[in-house]
Amino acid sequence: MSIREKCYRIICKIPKGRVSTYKEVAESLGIKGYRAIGMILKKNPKPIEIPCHRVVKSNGEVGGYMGGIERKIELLRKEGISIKNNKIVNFERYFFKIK
DNA sequence: ATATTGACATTTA
DNA sequence: ATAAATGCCAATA
Repeated sequence: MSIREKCYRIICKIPKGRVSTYKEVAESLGIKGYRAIGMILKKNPKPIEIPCHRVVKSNGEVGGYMGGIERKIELLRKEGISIKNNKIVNFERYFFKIK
């Protein structure tokens, strides 16, 4: 299987209302290039089935989103996560440690 | 807080 | 098939 498939699998493990970081995902995949994750998610084959909006940057910033950052923020808010100036409020509280 | 450098799968030419 | 460019980043010279 490709890194890409693993990537999706990992992301799908993130429970609703929780978020994780690109770094975490990358390490869970066994790679160190967290940017590769961004590429994979950008060309996301199934943007609806894959909750890529639950993956954010390590410092709590939302990062980007292929469908528009605003969209991502809204999705996260619907899951009970507050966002302020593109940054998650109480980020550590929602952080989901993979593995 | 800004700039620079590092790291890597995927995409595009 | 090969090389160069891209990106939802992270750590720090």
